[in-house]
Amino acid sequence: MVTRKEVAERAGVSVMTVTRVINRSGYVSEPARRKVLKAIDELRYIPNKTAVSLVRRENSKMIVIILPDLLNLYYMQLVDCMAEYLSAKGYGVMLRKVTPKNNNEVLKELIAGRVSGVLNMAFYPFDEKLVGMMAQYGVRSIYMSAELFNVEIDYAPAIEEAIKRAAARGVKRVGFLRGKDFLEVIRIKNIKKCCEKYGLEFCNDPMLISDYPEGDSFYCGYEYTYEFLKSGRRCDLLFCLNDTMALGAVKAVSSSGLKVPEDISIIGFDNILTDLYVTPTITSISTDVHEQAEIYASYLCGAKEVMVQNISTRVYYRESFPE
Amino acid sequence: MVTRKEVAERAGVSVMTVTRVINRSGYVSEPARRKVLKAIDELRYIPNKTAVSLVRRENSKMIVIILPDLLNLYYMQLVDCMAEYLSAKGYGVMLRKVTPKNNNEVLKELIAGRVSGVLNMAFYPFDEKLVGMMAQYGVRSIYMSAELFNVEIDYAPAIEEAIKRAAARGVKRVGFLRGKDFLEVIRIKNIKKCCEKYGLEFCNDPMLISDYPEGDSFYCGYEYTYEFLKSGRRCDLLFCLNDTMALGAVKAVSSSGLKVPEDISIIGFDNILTDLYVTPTITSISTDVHEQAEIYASYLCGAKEVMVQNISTRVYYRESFPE
DNA sequence: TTGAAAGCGCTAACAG
DNA sequence: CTGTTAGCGCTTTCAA
Repeated sequence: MVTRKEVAERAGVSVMTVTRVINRSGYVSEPARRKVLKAIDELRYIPNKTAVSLVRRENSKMIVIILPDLLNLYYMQLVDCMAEYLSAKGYGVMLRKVTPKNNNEVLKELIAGRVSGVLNMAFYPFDEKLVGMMAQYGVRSIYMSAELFNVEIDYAPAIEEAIKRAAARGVKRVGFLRGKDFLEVIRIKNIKKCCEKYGLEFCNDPMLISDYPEGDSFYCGYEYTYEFLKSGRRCDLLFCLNDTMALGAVKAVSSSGLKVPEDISIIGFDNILTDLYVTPTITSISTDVHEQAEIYASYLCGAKEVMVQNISTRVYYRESFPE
Repeated sequence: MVTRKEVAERAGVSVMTVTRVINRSGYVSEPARRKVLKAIDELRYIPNKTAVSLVRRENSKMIVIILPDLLNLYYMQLVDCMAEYLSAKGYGVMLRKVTPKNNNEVLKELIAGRVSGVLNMAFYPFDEKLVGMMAQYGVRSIYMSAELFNVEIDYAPAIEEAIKRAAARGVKRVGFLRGKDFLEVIRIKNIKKCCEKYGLEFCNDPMLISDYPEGDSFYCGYEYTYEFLKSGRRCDLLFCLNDTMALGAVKAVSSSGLKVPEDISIIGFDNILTDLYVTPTITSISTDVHEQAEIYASYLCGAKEVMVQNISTRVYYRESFPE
């Protein structure tokens, strides 16, 4: 493996001169510089960043985004935006999928690899000890687990607006198709409260509790909605935990011989692009991805020291919601 | 930052003993081991993998998958499968988005980071020099650029089967909505040849050359198909470069007052999950993702030395193709 | 069983 | 302008 030393020898200078050329630091004479450049080219030398960050006691300029699910476009849209922002600041962005099982292990691995920052978009709870370790090893982090988070997405106003509007259009019963547990408890509360406020009935049926994320979103959306309707139960407006679930729900409604939005209105969360690809297009509640990405990114690459942000959302009205 | 030395001091042993405990190598007495473990726990020590791989002259056990587009579910499905396989072998998997601009730069960065392997799923051409460097620095790689690839996906048989079947159902004119250049030239040739063989007309209209990947897939699919149809041009079967493009094409067909598959049949590539989420469901040509993932993964983590694989595909018939 | 010394590829701090 | 020395956090060797 080619190292600085070999380059130095071939160029007939010392290692430091090579370093100076590579890092554009300090003075180096033009002839020396040229010899070094030539040697680098001939030897096809690429510096070892690993060694650099070791000696500089810096973490590698790498931000890792931890995801529970690579197939959810919402995450990808966010990552996409963040990548743009972060690469401009000289950071690389990488994705890492985790499961509830290897959750903590992966985090530890990332600390061991001394990355600069971690954005945890998986909602799996993880060792508080590890969180402390992140800080200790200079790994900045944003996490969104149930107990432990430093950023909160505020769905309340958007949910209220949607429900108010639905009430004005004659909606009576509201359902929420969700997963087993997790963060959505907050959303349930919001929906329930708004239903009371606007005199709607919140249909808290156990048939609307799917086994996401074990089952995949679309399957859960389809299957649970289908069974719900088949059993003769009804609601006029169905919130779905995420948009892919909403896609499944829409398909289930039409499989049941009903129509969206005439018979049932559907609202998803996250505003993924697929919402626009299908017929009817899907109404969705979500943050502004760009704004969210910028908040995350600027924190992760060290702009601000503290951070307990509240990120706002809005409703993107589309065909799955009555005019 | 806590290091082995501190752990050693606190445990009252030498650094080597700590190392032996951590790596489970060599002998260490039970009392010593317990003291070390205790110190590690109290200090919340996490070894620096960066230093380890430096001294061991090993690359970090990390496989990086380079993608042109994070929003294409096909890649994600593949990555998902690979991650499963690779993490079982002790490798981490990460994703990295590239653009035609930072293409080479990113690759260099990955070599500089001394990762174990790179799977290049971006079709952007890149420096042959860099490919040589990969080998030089022990970075295994699979690449699929136009001139330079060591794995080829064989679409020919599947394309032929679909065209044959289409011919039997009365299809006369075949189109292929594609991007500006890239690998798809092979697919064009295949389609053209099959059209000749089965007596169909290949409609090689410039209106079917979209500006993907600059424009996004869905937009290209919708817009170009719409304009094509609006201009009065017709074809009975339209291949689309990828499934998201096909989604756009389907929507454009119905916007134009036509029906899929009665008036136009649509076939995409890649068999993404979204194909099943929409109505009509999309017919698609693709590899078996699991098989492909396993081939890639087993090569990247060093199972075989050479590799010029040919990966087969099949047609997944769905509603967008006539019964 | 344990530790001391040397060195991985690189840089910071000094001297020349 | 250039080189020497020391040392980042760790492992390998060798000796105790």
